[in-house]
Amino acid sequence: MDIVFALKFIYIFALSFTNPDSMKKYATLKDIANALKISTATVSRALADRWDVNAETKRIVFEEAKRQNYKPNPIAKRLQNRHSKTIGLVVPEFKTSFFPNIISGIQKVVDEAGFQLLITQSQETMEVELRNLKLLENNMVEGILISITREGENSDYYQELIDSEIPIVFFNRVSSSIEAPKVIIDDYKLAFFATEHLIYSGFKKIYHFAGPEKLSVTMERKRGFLDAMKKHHRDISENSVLTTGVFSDKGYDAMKMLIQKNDLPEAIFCFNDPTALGALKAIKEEGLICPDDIALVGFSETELALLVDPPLTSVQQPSFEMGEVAARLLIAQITQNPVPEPETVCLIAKLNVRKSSIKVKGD
Amino acid sequence: MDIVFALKFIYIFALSFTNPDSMKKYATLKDIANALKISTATVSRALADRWDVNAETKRIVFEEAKRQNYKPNPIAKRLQNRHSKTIGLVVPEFKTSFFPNIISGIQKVVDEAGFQLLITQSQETMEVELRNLKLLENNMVEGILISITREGENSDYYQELIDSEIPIVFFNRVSSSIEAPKVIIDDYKLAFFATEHLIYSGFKKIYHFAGPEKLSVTMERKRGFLDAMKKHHRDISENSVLTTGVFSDKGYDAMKMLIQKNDLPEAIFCFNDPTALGALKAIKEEGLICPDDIALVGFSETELALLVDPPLTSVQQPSFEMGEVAARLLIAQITQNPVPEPETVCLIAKLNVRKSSIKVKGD
DNA sequence: AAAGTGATTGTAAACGATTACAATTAAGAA
DNA sequence: TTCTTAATTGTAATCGTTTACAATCACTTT
Repeated sequence: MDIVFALKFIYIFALSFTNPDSMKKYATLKDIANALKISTATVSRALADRWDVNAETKRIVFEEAKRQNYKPNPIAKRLQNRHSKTIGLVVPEFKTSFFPNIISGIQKVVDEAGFQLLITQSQETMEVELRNLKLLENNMVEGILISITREGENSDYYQELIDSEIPIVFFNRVSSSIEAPKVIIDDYKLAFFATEHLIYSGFKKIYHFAGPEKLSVTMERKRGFLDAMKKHHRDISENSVLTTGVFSDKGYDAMKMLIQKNDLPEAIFCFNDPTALGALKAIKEEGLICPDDIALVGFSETELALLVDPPLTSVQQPSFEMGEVAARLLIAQITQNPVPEPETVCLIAKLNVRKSSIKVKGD
Repeated sequence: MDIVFALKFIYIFALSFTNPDSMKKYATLKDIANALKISTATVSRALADRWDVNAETKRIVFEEAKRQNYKPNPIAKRLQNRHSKTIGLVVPEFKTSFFPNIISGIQKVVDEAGFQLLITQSQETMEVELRNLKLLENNMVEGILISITREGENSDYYQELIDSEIPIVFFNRVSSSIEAPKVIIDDYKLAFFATEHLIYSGFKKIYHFAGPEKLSVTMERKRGFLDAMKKHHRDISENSVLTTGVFSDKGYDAMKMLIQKNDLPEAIFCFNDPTALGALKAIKEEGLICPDDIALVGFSETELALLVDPPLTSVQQPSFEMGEVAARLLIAQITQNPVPEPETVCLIAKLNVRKSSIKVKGD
């Protein structure tokens, strides 16, 4: 085996003997042209199968191209026609199935439009998000899809990108200060619904586990919660809203703390499924029962909601569709002339009521 | 609002009035050179901050570059120095946290090495996997990290890539026929352990929910299961092994079927966590109790294992580390000369025993 | 005074592909 | 025979950057 390799090596070496350093990985147009003693222009035209080249020439060019295993160099192509046919994606994370579902939707539209997709994750930090944006810019993406990690800090850079004609479409977590196409659901309304559902179910003391600060979705959901509470004249104490963030351990910690302080609500409307599941875990560990002792509602339903016990009430977002719509809007920004006005698309979401928020019996 | 948009539009239009067609997105070296009436070579050297250019010249070049908001064109750069500094990643899916964790590990190493990462998902189908590979090749990645969707069908293409000097490193789900670096855990051994754990716990009738066919991990885990059963002289009936695949609904269906056929094992060793959780859901729905009626063991632990009730016994893989190691191996293949011999790294995994597989009392 | 040195800059050829334009040829029209 | 015309191919510029090599100039050095 080794000897075969060695022989092969010597062979290659001998072939490229004139200049061992320039051992080429790829055959180029020039290689084909040289082999056939014609110009690169003709080769290029032949491979593009254009009308103005002789059929016989085409044949031998294709043959030689195949023989040399020629593959066009996409970098050179891009430099020539000055577009990368690539769009970039920035998501905060993909540890739950929420963003992956969106990505599937994006992927579909992007594929159909003949574009390619560069995926990055910012791990819920601004620094990584910024690095990702620059990475995408360096790869000459023609547009960017983003769900931001926090409102504010990087907005100048979003604007800079837009100004340098790299369109951006925001989805799910949008930047309120930037004028650009956005795809969202009505977080306010659904938070309101979710809260009202708890109220109508007869739960008295209701808390809210809020998401990361400086995030539009956090604020909208909190606002929806508060307005629903106000509408039904519920007390809103200082403890009614706890900021917990996005990960399950935070929901767990918050719940543990409430239990320890013996400040138990009858129901909690959580920012998302992971925090709700974290809270659920704490509830069980402490020997309490959901929904009998504490009812839970999540948000941005993932498939876990159904697997868990009790099944979790949650707001189901049309995540696949959200990806599709966002991608379509971006591609419109890139390809249409004149550039369409930025519009904000609000998709329809719904509350799926399950056992975790159903009151066992009236009191 | 609409009027504001319209006005803004007219404004932009007016600005670009002089020559709407040649509206350049980027300033180039030439632009700077022309503005300062010097050659592009000097500008290039100045911006690269090289020793052989006058300090004052550097100063004015930097100034002009800033004024024109110059950003080097990475495409041209790549064409020039002929490497993309990009590596590609192909994973079957990222709907559970398993692959995302691996990706985080990869990301870390790749960033540190100054490379960029192109992420693709093949959605558990060979066609998409092939398309992804070609996409990556078209983007001139210098190497590919892959966890394959099924053994066999695309191996010719893997080999082709390797032959055309694009190194490949396999991780988690590897191709047995290709000679290349691989990162795995000892699936056989851990499946063996997991099964023995069930046997030692006193469960008599034990089944295995197997993964997708034609996958090394499926076969190894199955083999581990069977060997452990044989070692302890357990009956292996035709029904002992059921092929269920990777998704939770398949585990759910399989469990429902067993219940319907009244062919209930005392314990099931599942291919992965999602199938185990699917089975768990079916168990609960039918009014049975885990682990009292049926015990469960998963594999490739995700954070769900802990959130679910009862907490799920599962094999914890060092996923972050797996990503790190795989990325390091690939980067070694790309940068080291001579290319290191392909090695297979086997990482250490462990079985985390939790309530789902603990026998309540002896019988 | 002639030659050597160092600092600085420009010229031009690459990288791999595309394409406007010109050139060549052969056939048919005048 | 001369002129068009169509078919086919080649020449050379271009995309934006890098870099080997040459050129220029002002000083030293002998």
